[in-house]
Amino acid sequence: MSPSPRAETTVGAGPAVEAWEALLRSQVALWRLLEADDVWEPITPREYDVLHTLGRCPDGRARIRDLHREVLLSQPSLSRLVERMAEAGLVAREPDPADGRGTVVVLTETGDRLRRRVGARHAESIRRTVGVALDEREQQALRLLCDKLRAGTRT
Amino acid sequence: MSPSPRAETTVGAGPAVEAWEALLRSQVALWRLLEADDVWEPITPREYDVLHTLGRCPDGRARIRDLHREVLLSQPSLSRLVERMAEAGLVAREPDPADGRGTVVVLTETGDRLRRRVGARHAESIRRTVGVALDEREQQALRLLCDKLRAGTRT
DNA sequence: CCAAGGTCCATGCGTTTGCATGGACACAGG
DNA sequence: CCTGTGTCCATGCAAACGCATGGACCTTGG
Repeated sequence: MSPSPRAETTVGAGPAVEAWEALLRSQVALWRLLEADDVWEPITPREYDVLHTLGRCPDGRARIRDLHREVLLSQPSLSRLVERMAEAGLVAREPDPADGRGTVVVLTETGDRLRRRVGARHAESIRRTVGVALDEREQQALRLLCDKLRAGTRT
Repeated sequence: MSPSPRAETTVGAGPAVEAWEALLRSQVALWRLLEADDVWEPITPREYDVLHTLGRCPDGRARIRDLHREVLLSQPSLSRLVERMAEAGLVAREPDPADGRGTVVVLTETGDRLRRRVGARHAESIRRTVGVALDEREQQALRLLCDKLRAGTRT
């Protein structure tokens, strides 16, 4: 509303803020493209995220608590998402023998096949999209910086 | 479910996929910290996103269509979010004199004050979080890479 | 061994989201 | 001018979300 003094917080916010904002906006922009790409077919991106995360766990199994750390979703929402995926046969739920409170989510054969199929298409989609914007050296630099950022914030 | 051949799609997916995955995961991790930080007080992060985006527009006004490009939200959801924010007095909605279909969203005095107040706290939160993980040179490098990535994908 | 406190998951509930759609307007080509 | 096509925003509706909470189970200290 004021004619010009809007610049204060946006211009001189410092390199940390600018870095975060660039990170956020590039992630959002890229995500929209990847999400809109026709590679998900029988599942949603969020379901694939769960499958993908499970795929990186030993034996394709993980506690809900551990999935919750990776997937951007509240614990109740994740709980119900897993429930739906179990009904669809993508995962199975079994009690944790080592901890009576825990629920272990297991990738089924069907779920693993789907993970591979969608994963391959999705990866190709990523290569197309990221590949035109950054060369291989820049991709690696970006990866290093993001990994360092994530490691440094996990205090 | 297979004992070991799970590595295929995760290991050798290529630098582009690894870069995107690192970007995604660092963004999610950081976002959780920033979202959990007690700086939002009277509004939600998504509402702040709208205020912030409006703040960077000339005269603090923008079409819903333009907001939609920046904010990660479907058009109907954004439409209703703006509606709620208008009821709360943070923005005002008026028809676009230049385009009968359009709705212009205007930052009110109240909304702009709130934007500044939350923005300052949020920026401080970002500096704390990002600052401990990356030094200033790395922050700038990250910003450049992300900007280039976003520019390159906007084809 | 027991009590107190913490962790983990599931469920009730109100809110918000996305999809599909519709109405109003803009913008060409004939 | 006017008709067809495309754009922009709002709304009905079902699905999904987050918050608050509860019950079951671990864990620690006395």
